[in-house]
Amino acid sequence: MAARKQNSTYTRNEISLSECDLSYAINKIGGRWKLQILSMLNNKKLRFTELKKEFSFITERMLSLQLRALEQDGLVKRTVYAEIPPRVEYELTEMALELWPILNQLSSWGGKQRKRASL
Amino acid sequence: MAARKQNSTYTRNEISLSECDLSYAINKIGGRWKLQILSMLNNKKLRFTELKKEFSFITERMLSLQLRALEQDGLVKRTVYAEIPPRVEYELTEMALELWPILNQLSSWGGKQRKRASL
DNA sequence: GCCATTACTTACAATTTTGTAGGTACCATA
DNA sequence: TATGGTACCTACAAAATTGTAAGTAATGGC
Repeated sequence: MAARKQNSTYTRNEISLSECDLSYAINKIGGRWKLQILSMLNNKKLRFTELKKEFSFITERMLSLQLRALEQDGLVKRTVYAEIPPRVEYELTEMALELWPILNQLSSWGGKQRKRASL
Repeated sequence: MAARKQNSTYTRNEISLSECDLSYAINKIGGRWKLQILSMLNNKKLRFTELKKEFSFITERMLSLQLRALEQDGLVKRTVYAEIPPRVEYELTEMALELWPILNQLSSWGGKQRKRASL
């Protein structure tokens, strides 16, 4: 999130994120791996290393960045246990749980279209 | 969509798009300006220039690219009239119309979270 | 012939996103 | 003293996305 040229369309896009509830929502879940991470955390807490194992194809850096973004967006809760070696657990928030019924609908829409497309 | 290194995580991401209905759906609507364009086309046909006027902040190039993507994804129908100067009209497809109820829910989820966030 | 209009496309440059490789801190155990 | 485990972070590089400016084709009107 570095400084950015004023009035670039990147900035304009951010403005629309702050003005449009829909863009705002899509932005929260539209990241590269966010949905997969959210899916993985559905129903269970997981530690960083456990997530890393599940997503062997995501780099640590990206996993970390995406988790941080999800945390900032209030979709994931991060709990740090003051132990050595460290232990950190990730779990979904209320907000993320409320999202699931909608995502399920979106998913079945996607499935329907996917079938159509493959004909 | 140029050639790409095999087995990069970009490729992996594309694989997940082809395997997960939800990612597939989000991918179709998650582009930079796609939702705004879809919103604008809700209830009416519009010509390229009309869209351009509405989105004075999107460059012609991006508008063109996004429309093309939406067309390929089957969300927008493009009709060309063989006239001079040319006339091209864009409108939503059935598939896009089916999406609206879901997007409305997502939108109100977004609105709710946005309020929470601003407290 | 020259200009205007429409709906684009193209080459090139800037910006953002993602990947790679290495490093950090802490303490327990060998 | 050296090694291992956890949960990261950092600098630098590659790749993808977006922006900028200019150009194209066809034809009607001046």
